[in-house]
Amino acid sequence: MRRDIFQAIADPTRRAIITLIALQAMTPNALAQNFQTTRQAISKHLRILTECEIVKQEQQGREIYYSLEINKMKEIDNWLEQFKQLWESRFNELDNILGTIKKK
Amino acid sequence: MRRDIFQAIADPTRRAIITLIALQAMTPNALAQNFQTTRQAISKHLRILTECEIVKQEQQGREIYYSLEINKMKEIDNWLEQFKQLWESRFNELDNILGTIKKK
DNA sequence: TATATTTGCAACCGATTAGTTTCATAAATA
DNA sequence: TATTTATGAAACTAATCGGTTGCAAATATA
Repeated sequence: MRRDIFQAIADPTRRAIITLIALQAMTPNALAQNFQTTRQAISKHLRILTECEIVKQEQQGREIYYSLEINKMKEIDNWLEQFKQLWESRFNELDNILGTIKKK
Repeated sequence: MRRDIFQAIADPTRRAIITLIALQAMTPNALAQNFQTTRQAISKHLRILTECEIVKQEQQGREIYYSLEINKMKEIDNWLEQFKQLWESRFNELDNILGTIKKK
């Protein structure tokens, strides 16, 4: 299917899942209770997140706990790096100041 | 169409467009020369990026120069903020150390 | 052992996606 | 004025997406 992390976080439900399991590992059942979809739909999202290695599983009896592979999230930050210089530059701040003056 | 920035950057061609125009404003024609698709396809991507306000246009005669709305990129960084504490924490560093030991 | 619970997977469906080809409009140029 | 150039929009297509229902496998519990 050739999925990458950018495609993974494109879906709002998957972003919500990521946020939830960032705090604590959760089972598909527990996750599904936070959404208005079927458990199977959440399961599908988890499969995609697993394929992208954003998520890791830990079996415990018949339950499977999913948790965030935090290092994977850095990849997004790495891509953003190229733009940070631009938005943190003094030129950009100057733009903002000029924009504010224009509005007045 | 209700598109957001996460959907916008999900497509690799759009990410490449964003990177290209981050350095300098470019016309659709000039942009298309960097890809193996038609100019019209690039035009469609530019429309999506415009709808998401990631891109701004400046008409110059019959040419239209597209450039990056850098502040919009911050929105991605804002979302990432919630995970930065996790990957920068000492607990995480400890995880890495333990992981390294395990491998040996 | 029989039953209930937790889960993943396959098959299907309607909507969306990224691409193409074709065409119309506007501006520059001969 | 006629032609070329730059662009966006419309119509179409194959592939993918997010969701559903139904089912099978594995584990826990009665």
